[in-house]
Amino acid sequence: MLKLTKKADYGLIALKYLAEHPETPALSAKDIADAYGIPAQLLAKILQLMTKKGLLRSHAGMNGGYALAREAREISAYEVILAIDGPFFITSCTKGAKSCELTPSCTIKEPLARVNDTIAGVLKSISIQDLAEHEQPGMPANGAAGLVSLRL
Amino acid sequence: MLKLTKKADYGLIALKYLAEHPETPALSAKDIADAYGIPAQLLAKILQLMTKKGLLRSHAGMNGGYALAREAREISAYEVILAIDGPFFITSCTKGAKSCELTPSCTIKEPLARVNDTIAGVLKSISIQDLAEHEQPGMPANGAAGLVSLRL
DNA sequence: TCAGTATACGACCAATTGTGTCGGGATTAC
DNA sequence: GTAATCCCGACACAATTGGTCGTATACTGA
Repeated sequence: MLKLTKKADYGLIALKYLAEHPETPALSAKDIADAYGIPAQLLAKILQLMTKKGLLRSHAGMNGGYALAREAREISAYEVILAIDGPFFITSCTKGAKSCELTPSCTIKEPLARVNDTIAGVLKSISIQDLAEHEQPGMPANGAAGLVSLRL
Repeated sequence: MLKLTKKADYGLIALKYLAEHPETPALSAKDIADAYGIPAQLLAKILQLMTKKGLLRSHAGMNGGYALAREAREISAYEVILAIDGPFFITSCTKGAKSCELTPSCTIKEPLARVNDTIAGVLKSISIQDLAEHEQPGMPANGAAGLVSLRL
């Protein structure tokens, strides 16, 4: 239904939280989980995943925890989602090996692949920094949020 | 994982097929299902759904079937997805009534709501006509597919 | 009017995926 | 050496999705 999983949400929240606390050398999974009421063990797995993908640096032992591997500005939402949920394709029938074998006529996926790229581009343009900054509730509630021009 | 459901895929495929056969007064669910190897009864339900939402016109009886309620150019992919999968929100915690009660600090969803709007805008800009037209495999495989400018 | 074709719709089951838990093991600081 | 912490695989539960079945209803044409 075209929505992020909770895991991806949690991952973004956690990174945002880390971005907001640059002074601390490391925050434990439990710290972050408690701050948001997220199941600690689940968040731990998510953080481990992001560590393995190079988005975080981890440190075991007392006073250990996680810290951003790069600057918040240098980590995109796309990378986070990719790390947690794996590569996404808007079409069910993805490209590559065994795609639409049963339906060789799935001609729909070619134009949608471009939509897919567009969405990926948008997500790539959003950094953790962006998430962390947008605290102010200002934003004059304009309906015209985000101007998009898609060239088919 | 940010992908369309098969139902939405089927719906788009069916509409595209109808758009490609404007001469026929109506095509039955079975006709379309057979053409693509889609489970007929499932497709029937999807077509019924789209009929109820006003995207299709149905006609029972012999030589009955479905036809586009509007011109292919006037039906957007967004409407189709909306009709089949319901309203989508990229964030798990949607706005409105009972959103992030447990985690009042889900500050992440506000910036992502804009991403959501952007994606919706892209989907709104794609019409069934667009899907039907892109048959030619030309498309010089340029990586720079779709230029997006997102204003946060 | 009657048979055949088709949509309409609700209930149901099967498969997949998402969410969360448990338990044991490996590192590190004090 | 002990407590805190990351690491990781396996598992259970819940939700969603995908698909089927049966039946009712509507329309056409002979």
